[in-house]
Amino acid sequence: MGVSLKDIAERAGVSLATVSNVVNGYRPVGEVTRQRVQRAIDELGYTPNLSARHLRRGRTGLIALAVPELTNPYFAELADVAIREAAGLGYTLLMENTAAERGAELALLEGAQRHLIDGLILSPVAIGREEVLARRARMPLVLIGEGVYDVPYDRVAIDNVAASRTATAHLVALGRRRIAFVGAPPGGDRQSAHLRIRGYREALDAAGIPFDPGLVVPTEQFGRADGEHAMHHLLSLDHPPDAVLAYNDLTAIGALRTLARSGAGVPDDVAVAGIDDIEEGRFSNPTLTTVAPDKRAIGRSAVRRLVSRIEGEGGPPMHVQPSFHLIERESTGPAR
Amino acid sequence: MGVSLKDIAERAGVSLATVSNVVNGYRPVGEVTRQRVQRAIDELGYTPNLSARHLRRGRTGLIALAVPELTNPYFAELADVAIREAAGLGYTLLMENTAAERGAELALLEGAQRHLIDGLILSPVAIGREEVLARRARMPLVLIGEGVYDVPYDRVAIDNVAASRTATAHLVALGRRRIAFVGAPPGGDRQSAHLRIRGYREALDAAGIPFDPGLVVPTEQFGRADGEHAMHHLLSLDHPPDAVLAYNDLTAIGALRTLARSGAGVPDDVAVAGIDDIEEGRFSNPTLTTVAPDKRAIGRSAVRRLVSRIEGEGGPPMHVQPSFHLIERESTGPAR
DNA sequence: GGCGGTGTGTATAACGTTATAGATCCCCGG
DNA sequence: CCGGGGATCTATAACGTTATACACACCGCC
Repeated sequence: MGVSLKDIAERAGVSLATVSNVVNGYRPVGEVTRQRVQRAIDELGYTPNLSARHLRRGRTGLIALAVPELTNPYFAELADVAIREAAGLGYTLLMENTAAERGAELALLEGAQRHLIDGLILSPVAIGREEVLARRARMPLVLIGEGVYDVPYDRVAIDNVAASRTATAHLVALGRRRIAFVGAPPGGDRQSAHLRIRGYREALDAAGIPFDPGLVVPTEQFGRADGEHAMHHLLSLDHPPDAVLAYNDLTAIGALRTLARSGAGVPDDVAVAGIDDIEEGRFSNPTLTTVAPDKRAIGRSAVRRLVSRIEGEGGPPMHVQPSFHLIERESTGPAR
Repeated sequence: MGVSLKDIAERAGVSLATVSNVVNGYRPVGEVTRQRVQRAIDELGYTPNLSARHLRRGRTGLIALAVPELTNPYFAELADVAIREAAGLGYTLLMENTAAERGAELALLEGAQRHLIDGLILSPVAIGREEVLARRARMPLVLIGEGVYDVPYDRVAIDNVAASRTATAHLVALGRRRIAFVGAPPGGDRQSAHLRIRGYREALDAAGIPFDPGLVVPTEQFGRADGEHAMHHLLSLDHPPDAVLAYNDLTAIGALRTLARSGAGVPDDVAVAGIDDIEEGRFSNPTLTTVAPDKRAIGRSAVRRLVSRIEGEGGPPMHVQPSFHLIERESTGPAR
């Protein structure tokens, strides 16, 4: 098989322990031996066997990032950041797909991969506060997003209420009065959807616009097709909206699609805004106004918090709240 | 730490070896002992330590899928399929980002992760046939896409020439005569771009349309922004094209963006087609005509080929060629 | 009654690494 | 000249698993 420590030790004429010390500097090694060992390593092309190292150390060097959908560009972009950050800290990041299923989220929470990973970053959407509080596994856990709040774990999430309020206020400032919200959860889960609806209502209240429950459209999921169907429904109303805030960019893009097909003008007839700032929205027709969370900060903070905990950091749970900012594009832009 | 085989053995009053045999059925175990052991396992909640197992077996149960961009929806969709397939076969799939960099591709090829993974699925774009032929690592390797051909490794790829020919022929059938190709490689690498250009030329030849090199636009990368810029260039020509075939859906979507901003009608003034069938193209405005490779087949075959090789399958390298089909949408649809 | 076979269980040596507890040498102060 | 340290280096016991070799019983069969 591969080259092992023993081969290096024999070649360099030193003990196993010395080679190990050269490799990971646990204890100092004399300059001459260090060089001899290093040369042997280079010549034989040695790389440590990770399974053995992990068995011995009790750690694997792997962390997982579990998201509800791999094909959602938001998570793909987040994963991209997280993978790089993890690599920089000497860890390898594993993508895990929960498919927004309760069972999958619970299983991960309780250590389904316990012997494979040292820690878990989870974006919970199907489980709630109680399930997380009832967790028995001890593996470090970092939560991202506002799916679950007020639990004793590190958490990284933007202020969804504020983000949504900002987007809604922008629509209000454009003079819109019948503002719909697309992407309410059907059952009652998806905490983040509730928060975004709250921000939406706060902005309406602040502007003195009465809340119309008929303008809040539940969706099964939060993809493009869901936005498409929801928009269809809104256009069929007696008094269709003059603006739409979508749960995320994907549903917003679905809504844009329906509007285009129906011949409605965007933003003239209906203004549309999303949340997430996925690249797709910079190239859609029309381009999509959105609230951009600081994805770099989210991905990096989540990985850093997790690695800190894995490496023994104690202390109370921390809540990191990255910033966000509104990006105005054509979908709410001045009428052309 | 966790519960180990030894704990189970003590609890059930049997030897280590017997517990191991119950767990992974290497040798038969009597019915009564089996049940006693099983009960101990359930009660203590034992799960095998993977590091130890892998150290002993010489395998990790991990495979990697290395792609040039994680945020390209085509690869995200492919990864989604591959992860599921791998899980079904008892493997865990690790995503690796080469960023289309030669160094990263070479490093993986030569076993950068050799102790972490049992095999590699690589989508090569920056390296060529020579580099792959010169490979010295022995870890099983499966190539996807037509970046590299005629090498002694299993390969899974659609027929890019035929796919491109089909798309071009469709544009020809619509009566278009000045058909541009967006997304030629600048330097000369990206073998698959060359193949797609070849298919494009074949279709032109078959229709008796002279090839105009001025209509083939090189791009730095193959993202939305590249398509956007290339289209900008094409519109500035004295005789702009009446149709565009893009290297992939992303560049096509970038082209659509420029066309929309410039006020050109799609498909009336310019018809647009891509290759990949990413979901985004089903919701763009207008929706995007594309060639859809059988992504399920690609992802599944690649994982299966790799796992077969890991598990000792011999024999000559195989070339799997999944099917594709044209999907006509608005971007080439009949004039409205 | 001895012999091979089969069905079950056990003991134990690896796999490659790291951390602990020595071992060895040399230098220095008393 | 001896005791005491650094400074290096070594020997070795784990980590938890699996595969090999072995032990033992029991069976049927010439």
